[in-house]
Amino acid sequence: MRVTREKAAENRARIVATASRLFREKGFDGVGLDAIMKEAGLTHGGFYGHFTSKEDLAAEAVAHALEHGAELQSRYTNVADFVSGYLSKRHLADRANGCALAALGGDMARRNEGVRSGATSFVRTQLERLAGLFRGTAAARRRRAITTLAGIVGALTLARAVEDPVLSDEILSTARHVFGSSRPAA
Amino acid sequence: MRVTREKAAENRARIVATASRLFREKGFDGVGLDAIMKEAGLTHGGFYGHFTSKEDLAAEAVAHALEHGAELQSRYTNVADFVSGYLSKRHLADRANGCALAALGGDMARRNEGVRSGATSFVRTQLERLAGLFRGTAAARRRRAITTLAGIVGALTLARAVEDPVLSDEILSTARHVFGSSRPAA
DNA sequence: TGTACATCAGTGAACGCGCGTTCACTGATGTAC
DNA sequence: TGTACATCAGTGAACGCGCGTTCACTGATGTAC
Repeated sequence: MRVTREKAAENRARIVATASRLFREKGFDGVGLDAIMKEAGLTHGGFYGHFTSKEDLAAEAVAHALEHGAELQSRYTNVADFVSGYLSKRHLADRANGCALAALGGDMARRNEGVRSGATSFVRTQLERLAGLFRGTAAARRRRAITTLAGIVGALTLARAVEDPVLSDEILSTARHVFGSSRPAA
Repeated sequence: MRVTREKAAENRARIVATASRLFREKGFDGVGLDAIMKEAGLTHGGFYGHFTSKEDLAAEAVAHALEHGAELQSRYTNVADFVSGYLSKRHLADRANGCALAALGGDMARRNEGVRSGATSFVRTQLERLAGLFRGTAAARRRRAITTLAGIVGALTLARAVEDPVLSDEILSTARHVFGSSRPAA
């Protein structure tokens, strides 16, 4: 069943997008190629026509998720809105379509170079963009960007790890106020 | 080869401690029972005499790691020292013996009730202890405790995910200054 | 533009390995007398 | 305190399943004439 080159490219893109979602939802080791290909509407045998290994796909999937995140962030023109969106109940619940750093952060450190270099450039981009939303000297803005990113990633991670929804909410709303405020963090 | 009841209890404790380290280092799915039992000096067949499943062990291992972390934190009498220790190069590199929230944080949200309830009570304990190190009204101290914990967990996660040691260092030292300062975060 | 053939995206079955789990067995410990 | 037996912590092999990877095959696409 050969397929149009265009169609094949679409299939490949769909595999990456699907993997990106499933990895964030269930973790790298929580989904098999079987499940990914099935969800992408293909059979798993065709996988190696597009990628050399699962790890290869992981790198592309992370890059995809991070690009999406960077694109989302670039829409915000002030910190409060960005932080509110990031620390929203919606983001808390929707791991599959949310920030890859929060969903896979701990795991990324254990992955291969492909995944990690994607994460590195994403963090860099986010920090630069975030810094642009603050006022003050370049150094001060950079500092605030770093603490804000760390703060919201950490808050979301904690809020998700905790099983008590009340505590979860408290963490999110507190972080939302503090990290989203225009008052400097230090 | 039956063994003293005392020895058996020691063995069990050693399995938990070993698993706790290996899970943090390689992730829950990154180590097999085989490797854990071997490192604990036993054969893997004996595992089910002590635990009902790998997931059961995971819950105990996380609890163990978190207790250790809480104990460590309780030694500090001021925030700056605690934050400095948490965001040290040593902690960055030594995932196996470090904070379980940073090492397994993202994964915990996907685990069973045993693991998650351990994480929940740990977060609660840490927040209460941290709050005790700040000044001001109860609400203000609570707020600072939350943002500080989120900030340092996030900073360590980012610093570990990133592959460039310079960026990694920048994140750690910035977060060390800001979250460890006695100036309120907002 | 139509025909003939080569290409190759996707299929579906199979392979092999790792890993969680089970089990019959061993021999030292614990206990009853 | 000593002996006989029951218990049971740990052993090592085996099972079975999931999953990453491979491969022969199919049939539609792309290309050469």
